[in-house]
Amino acid sequence: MPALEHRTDDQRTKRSQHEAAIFAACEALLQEGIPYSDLRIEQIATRAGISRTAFYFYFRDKRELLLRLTDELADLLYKEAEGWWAGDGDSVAELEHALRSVVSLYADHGSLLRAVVEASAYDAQVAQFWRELAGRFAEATRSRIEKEQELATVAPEIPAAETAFSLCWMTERSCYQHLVGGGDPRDEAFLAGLIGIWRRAIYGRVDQERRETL
Amino acid sequence: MPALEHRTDDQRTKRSQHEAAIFAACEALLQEGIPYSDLRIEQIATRAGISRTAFYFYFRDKRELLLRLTDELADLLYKEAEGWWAGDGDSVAELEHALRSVVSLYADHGSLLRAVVEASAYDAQVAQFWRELAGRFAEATRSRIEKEQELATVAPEIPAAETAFSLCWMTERSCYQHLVGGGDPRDEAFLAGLIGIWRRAIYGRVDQERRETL
DNA sequence: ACTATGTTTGACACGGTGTCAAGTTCGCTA
DNA sequence: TAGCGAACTTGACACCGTGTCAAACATAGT
Repeated sequence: MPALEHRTDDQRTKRSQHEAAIFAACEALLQEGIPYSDLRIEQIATRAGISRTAFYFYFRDKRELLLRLTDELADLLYKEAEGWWAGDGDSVAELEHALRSVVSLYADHGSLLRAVVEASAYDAQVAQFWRELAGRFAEATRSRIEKEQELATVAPEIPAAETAFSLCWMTERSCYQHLVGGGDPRDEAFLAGLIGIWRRAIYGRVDQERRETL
Repeated sequence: MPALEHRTDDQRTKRSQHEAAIFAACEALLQEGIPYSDLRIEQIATRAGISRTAFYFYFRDKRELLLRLTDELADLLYKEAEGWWAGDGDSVAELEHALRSVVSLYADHGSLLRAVVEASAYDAQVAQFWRELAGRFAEATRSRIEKEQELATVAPEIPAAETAFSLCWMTERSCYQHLVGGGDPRDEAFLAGLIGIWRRAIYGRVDQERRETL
């Protein structure tokens, strides 16, 4: 009697092998510098060794491919940064380490992240996905700031949520622009700039205080 | 004898009137929340009261329309910010004023700037235009920082170019994200966050110095 | 041998773009 | 006032990429 599930293990692995081939093809094409928006389904399929029509057996469309390609990476990104947020040792050293991890991951997966950032500009679903990811970073940053404000290692007048928001988007955007501008994101000067801003924005004080509103 | 220039003043103004109508139509549609990438030439033309074909008499394509629509605004943006860079009075107050101007302009022309930012993600020409504009801001910021480092009002170990780069992109990205996230860019809390980061990043010092590399 | 599944090929409709030719309107000028 | 010429319209076209479909084929499992 034919069951609902006729697939053998072999077929299952074949399916995931093909998916993997599509993933690889897409990443390879992106790494070759082809902008995501210029990528044609046909190109991806051909590179993966299947027909264009077959592509649609595995993915609804280009967006789904990108999203699935990215969300493993998203976990990675997020986990890498937990050191600082969760830590309770030397704040500045932890912050620096967390930023290095994030930027390093950005460097390793630059072409993929570039694709997401670009797609998020005109695809509402990708935008939401990306904003949620950034939001998790901002939220974690906010709570870390607030925690340290209670410990009085961070000045109480700093608006935690807004500061976290802007710092996170700064990091995203700076990495992206530095990358597309041809720079290596592991560039120490670039990193030093970023780290310095985070450090002073959170732990810094301005000597000549002029306005209490800030 | 027919000269090369047969156009009367009337025709000239008619032409620019039509161009203006196209400009207005495009802005109106963007303001209604239609993403730039979803805008169809037909929509713009219809709204401007001309046929789709006629659109091409005035603009090569959508990109040219966007670019011309933006570069008046670009001048405005840039001029607004000169206060801080050129000034030599109270640095912090000038900085705050400059940021307020820029953010205010962003608020006034949010839908247009949103379109540029979005288009710059998948259109190389728009991207270049936008990066150049941001580059001018970063460059001006860098030279201001260096000037103040000579005057010893800014710490010498701060990397001027890199810091300026990240701060400028932070401002761009934060305004954009705050805007599309539904926030009013004139929101004081948001502004305070931004201004605070700039202020501490440039004029701030961290009490507990740990590493000279930063 | 038979069957279900995965895959290919080739075709199709759709939607938006940019271009073109032919025709219309209207103001200027001779 | 006849007619020229520019601006503009209508309608058609080729092009390209997308997503879907039907029919044929391959192949492994039973």
